[in-house]
Amino acid sequence: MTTRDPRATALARLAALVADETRATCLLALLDRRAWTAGELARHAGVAASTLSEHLGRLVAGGLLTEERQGRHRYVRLADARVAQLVEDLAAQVAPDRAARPRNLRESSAGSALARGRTCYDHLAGRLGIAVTDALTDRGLLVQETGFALTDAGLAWFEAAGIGLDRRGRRPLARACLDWTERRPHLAGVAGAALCRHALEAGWCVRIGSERAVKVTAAGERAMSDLLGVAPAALR
Amino acid sequence: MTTRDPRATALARLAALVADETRATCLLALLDRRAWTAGELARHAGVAASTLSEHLGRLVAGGLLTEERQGRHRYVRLADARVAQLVEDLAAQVAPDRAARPRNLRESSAGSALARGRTCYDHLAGRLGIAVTDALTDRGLLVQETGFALTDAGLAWFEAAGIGLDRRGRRPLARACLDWTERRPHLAGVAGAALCRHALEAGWCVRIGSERAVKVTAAGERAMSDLLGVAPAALR
DNA sequence: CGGACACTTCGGCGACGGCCGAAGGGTCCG
DNA sequence: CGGACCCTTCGGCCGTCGCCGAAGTGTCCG
Repeated sequence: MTTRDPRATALARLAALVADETRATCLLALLDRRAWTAGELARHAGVAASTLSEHLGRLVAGGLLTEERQGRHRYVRLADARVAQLVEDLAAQVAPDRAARPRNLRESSAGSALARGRTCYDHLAGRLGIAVTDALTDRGLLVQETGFALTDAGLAWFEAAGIGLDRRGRRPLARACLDWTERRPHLAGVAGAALCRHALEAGWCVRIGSERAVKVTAAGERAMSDLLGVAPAALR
Repeated sequence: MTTRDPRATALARLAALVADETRATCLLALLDRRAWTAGELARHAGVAASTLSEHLGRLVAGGLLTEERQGRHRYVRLADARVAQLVEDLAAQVAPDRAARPRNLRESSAGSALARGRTCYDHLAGRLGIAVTDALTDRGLLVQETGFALTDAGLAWFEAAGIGLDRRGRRPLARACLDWTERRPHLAGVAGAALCRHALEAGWCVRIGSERAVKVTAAGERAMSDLLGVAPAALR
């Protein structure tokens, strides 16, 4: 008899948190980086409030979610970018084939705003995210061929654009996140988050609806054309 | 009632494959990239052969493992580098704190060969993997500060060393893999695999025991010192 | 203060999954 | 050909987990 690898125990325990469809539904929903109330998630997942309460208890205890109680509401959100990355990675592993397939009219029109531009936890995704990532690459600010990293010119570009990059933490400056509508990597990590935050703060994009869909404004088209050479058509 | 996100179903199904301690034990063992027989895994995990047979059935059906039948043996291995990366990522997520802590004498001496150098699926890991990755970085062949990518000089270095890089597949050329003894990223991806293969073929390293531990040879010390400026002391 | 609301706890139910040993089939070897 | 070996299938057991509704706690608001 071999002694059990403690890593196996921990690995199984972590996976078990995701291995339930209701909890997986919650984790995917929480990728929008908003804080959801328990009731919202229960309605979203289609289960009773009591059921969802237990799920949240597990997810919080397992460190995947953090909670804030405000009055009679319990708000939860993904614990950190690391957890978001984990969920994204798992989702990308699992979804690699079903994308880019045209569905029926209602779904495709409902999904088109999301496909055009959205946030993926804290960075830009969808065609918008791809367009920005490609533009950075075309201009020599980002390399994708030999890995995934900002170049020196890329660092200078962020500096010149007034987008600060916090390089102290352990989080990687640039990281590839696989887009599940476009099936291609887009910029995540510190730089992806900073760019997304700047785009929203500077009015380049605005959120539409209560979803994580975002729309590029006229000012945003100008800014991205000027700073990155992104053709406005690539954003539509 | 909301219609269930099909991604949630697939996500939960994938996670469920890892969410069992016996299966997790198998997946971690298979990270050595060897093909194990069902019986070996059963003994390793400490369960009956019949039990393990069912686990293998699930893992194969789920696409995490591939099998080859030879005579009365059933050999299984991880399906591809993508699955290996998934397991590594999950394991890294779960183990980030317990490393670098000195344990009792028997464990630390038994583990020291593994900590010194080993393979992690198809690339070098342990202190050896870190030393090589750091040396590449110090010489400007690899950037880690702004992401993780080979530089042009790095591509030339591989070329000059006669280590071919297959750039056709979708697999990234360079990718960071978090080391669970060193808690630092080391080189994985196509370049990491090519380097590891070359090191073994050229006799820079030899496998020791039946484990995934590797030892640097005298010739390997010379080669790494000449080509990368790795001080031999860093490998011990 | 009372009622509406959000969430949690509890009991109970049903399903699923992991485990084993026994039995069976395929393969190798003497 | 016979026996050893490796694996798989099957039946049965048991524990865990997801689910619900009912009841309880705490909060907000009129």
